[in-house]
Amino acid sequence: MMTCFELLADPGRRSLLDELRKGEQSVGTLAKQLKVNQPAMSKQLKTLREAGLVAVRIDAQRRIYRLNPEGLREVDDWLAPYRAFWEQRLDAMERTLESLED
Amino acid sequence: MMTCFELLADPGRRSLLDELRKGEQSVGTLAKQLKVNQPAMSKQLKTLREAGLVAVRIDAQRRIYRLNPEGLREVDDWLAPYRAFWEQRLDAMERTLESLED
DNA sequence: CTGGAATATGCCTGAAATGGCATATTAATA
DNA sequence: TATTAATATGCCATTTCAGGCATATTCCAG
Repeated sequence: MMTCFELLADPGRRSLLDELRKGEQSVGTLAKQLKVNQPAMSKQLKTLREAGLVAVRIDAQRRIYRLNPEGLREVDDWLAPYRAFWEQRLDAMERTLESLED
Repeated sequence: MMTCFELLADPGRRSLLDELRKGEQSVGTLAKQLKVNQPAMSKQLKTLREAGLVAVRIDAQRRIYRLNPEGLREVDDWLAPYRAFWEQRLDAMERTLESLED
């Protein structure tokens, strides 16, 4: 199973997740929207499903996929300390501006 | 050149970035800390350098690498809408708790 | 200017992942 | 039950990448 970091490495999978943010959709709809053939779409969905980033619901022959973004928290958590770096630099900039005002 | 998303796919590179959060370090120090051989470390640093995630400073024969986390903003930005999903669920949970208090 | 330390680079190999295509599976419908 | 729609899976070819090793490069010290 791929880690969520590896999953995000592929632009196609990122687009797929972005598309699913609009709401749950069938495999066919997704394939059409993202202009990839059906088997490729099924494979992308499978990798995301195995990692728990998407979930499925069955509707007759259709599989309706929906976003399950909880798994992305791992990425967000990893990123957190770096966010502190940016804010640190922002603070530094603010201090600079303040000193200029004096 | 790799995208920042692809760069984060490799656990070794993530560890390297994490290590650099402690402060700037030479190639040799980094290799020792992360228990990888020197050529491998130089390669990892090169890929990160090409993407602008780290920067170098020359000190005699040594190359001192430091973190340049600005490039990670792209990941953070992409992640932002998903963060909204989590908060949404948090809000829902809070509403549930409030209704329980009534 | 010679030797050694620190780092980078080139080459090769093995592993893994993507894309395309054919085909299997599952479910509805006539 | 035969047919068709929707989806999944298996296989093959191609590519890409990390790892390991040898070696080139750069710089200081003596």
